[in-house]
Amino acid sequence: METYSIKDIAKLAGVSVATVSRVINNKGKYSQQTKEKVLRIIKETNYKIDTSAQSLRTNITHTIGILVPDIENSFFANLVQKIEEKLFEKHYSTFICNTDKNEKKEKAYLTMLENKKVDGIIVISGSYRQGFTFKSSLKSIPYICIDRSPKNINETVFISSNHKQGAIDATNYLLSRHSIHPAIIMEKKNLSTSIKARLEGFKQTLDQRHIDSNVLYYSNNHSIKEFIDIHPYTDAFFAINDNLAITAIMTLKAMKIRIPEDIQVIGFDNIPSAKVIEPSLTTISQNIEEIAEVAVENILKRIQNFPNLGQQILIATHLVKRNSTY
Amino acid sequence: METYSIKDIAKLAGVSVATVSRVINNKGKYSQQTKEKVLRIIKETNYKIDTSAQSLRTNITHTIGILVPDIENSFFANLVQKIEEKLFEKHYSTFICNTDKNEKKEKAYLTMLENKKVDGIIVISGSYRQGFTFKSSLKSIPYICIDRSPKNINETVFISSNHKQGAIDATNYLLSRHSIHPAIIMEKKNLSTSIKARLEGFKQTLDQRHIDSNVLYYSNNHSIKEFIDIHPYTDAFFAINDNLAITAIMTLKAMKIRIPEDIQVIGFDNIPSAKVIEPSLTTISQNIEEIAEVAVENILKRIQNFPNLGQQILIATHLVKRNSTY
DNA sequence: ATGAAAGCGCTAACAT
DNA sequence: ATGTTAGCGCTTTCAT
Repeated sequence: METYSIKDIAKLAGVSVATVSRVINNKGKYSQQTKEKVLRIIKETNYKIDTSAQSLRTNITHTIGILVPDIENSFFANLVQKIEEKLFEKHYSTFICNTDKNEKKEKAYLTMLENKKVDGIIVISGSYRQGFTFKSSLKSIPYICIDRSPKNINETVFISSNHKQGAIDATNYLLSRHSIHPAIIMEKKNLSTSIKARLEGFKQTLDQRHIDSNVLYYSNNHSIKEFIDIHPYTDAFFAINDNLAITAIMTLKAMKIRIPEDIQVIGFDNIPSAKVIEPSLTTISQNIEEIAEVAVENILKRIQNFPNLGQQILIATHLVKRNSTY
Repeated sequence: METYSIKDIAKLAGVSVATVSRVINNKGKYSQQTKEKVLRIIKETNYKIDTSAQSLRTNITHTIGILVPDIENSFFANLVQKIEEKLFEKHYSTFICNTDKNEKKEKAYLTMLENKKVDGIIVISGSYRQGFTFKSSLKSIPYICIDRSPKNINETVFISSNHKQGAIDATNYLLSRHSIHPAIIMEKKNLSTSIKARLEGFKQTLDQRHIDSNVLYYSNNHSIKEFIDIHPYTDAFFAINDNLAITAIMTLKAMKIRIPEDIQVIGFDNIPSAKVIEPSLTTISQNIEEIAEVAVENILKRIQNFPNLGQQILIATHLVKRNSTY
């Protein structure tokens, strides 16, 4: 199969390349007749525009990069997928960059994104380095942040679930289900923007009610047993995410502790396994669809220089009641 | 921040653009001294090569497309992620194209991939249309197939788990665990290459032992109850994939049927939930790492016109024993 | 409404 | 070892 250039199309259609370009891009003036002729030839030849040439000329690639710290995480995976889907509908292609929480990889991806001249970047979470300096490298490429509070909000837009309110809802729910001594389970290392907000929501809720807030720093299953030995009155766990909730449930079951009778458990994220575990996991669900929608909308606004800088957009979560709580 | 072109670098380094290009691409001859000077300027200016221009000139994009039918499926998601990771290590970027089993989307993605002049395409599964004709559109772009038997093996490479052997292993395992009347669970619609191979492995194993092979076509949970009403002697299910296995386990438990005492269940794919469900699911695990490795290796060979056409590569599976079988 | 031509940033063939 | 230059396919300004 031969490969045609705009010159070939012009010749075959008996017009100039400028006219072909006008028709393709639906820009400038051309007669209906010319349009039909050109489009016919394009179809016949199966002509495909060369986006390298187009980008070289216009400096627009119609391509977006997504930086994601951990694509194995089902929340991130779903989010990225939804964003890609919505971007494709708007005729943008997407480079998905799984940084694996690895700074070196993140840098390599950023270089790649700059070389490929992506029109914009969506930065998702990532806490591995405090205040990672996008500024130096990304000054020229517009970007927005999801779940990562930017160093300088005035050069971007910040989008996130309302993690704090979600945690408040979770904690209040436990209390309304007669928990008197709830504890939170989290990992010591992972202190992303969103995790911090969840912790804050939990603590604040208990503070207001003058209840001690105990923190179980999970390292291995034994750390759960240990915690319960020290805090035997614990009657509920708010796990900072579903993976931790599931680990907790499995450990508690192995310890012959009944859920929810002895200890209730609530998670955060609503991952697929939450429905499958027994008892099924009560959890806080993030509105992935909405986050994706808002992210796409705002990165495109940034690209078009629409004045949306400095905005912080919080998306509501909702409680999914299942059987790990009363 | 200013943006520099190769011309600027040449001027700043006091050499010609050709020399800069040589240094950048580590091609041709240049003195150590020149190299150092050029690299220093590149670093100082934070110069980034313009891949649009490079691709326009060379017709090489260092970009690969992956066509995947359903990225929500955890097997596909992991596979795609591994492939992307390995490609990035080899300095290739990846466009992940989730076709959603939608022919129109697949076509749109293919057009995009051609416009963007990807160097190669990795086609994963997809059974939605028998013998989808890549030929017309992909004659020019090298591609390889994973889990989708190509119409013409002589223009590609076919890579897949050994699904048939996996199914044989699963079936034999059930029989070795004293199952006398195993049945297979599958969906009527989904007849991808790999699903067919699994079914074949199941049937062939039972045929050889002169055992009737019953097929439960799953449509909803009631179809499971119905099947058991009609085939009350069923003592084991081989589910064509883990999702179906998990659905079956949940339904059977709701029916107060004990697993594995009354009915054993074995799945295929080893998705994350398989560990979480109770009883945990015995399943056949695919070697995703290996498939990804082989896929990357072979698409790069195709791109370099290395003679690997017509090959069929089968990757071994392995049995993961858990508690849904004896 | 259409065409001619410059030029985006790069590579590679050719010259020195 | 280094420089000069044509040209990849496209868009866009300026003519007409």
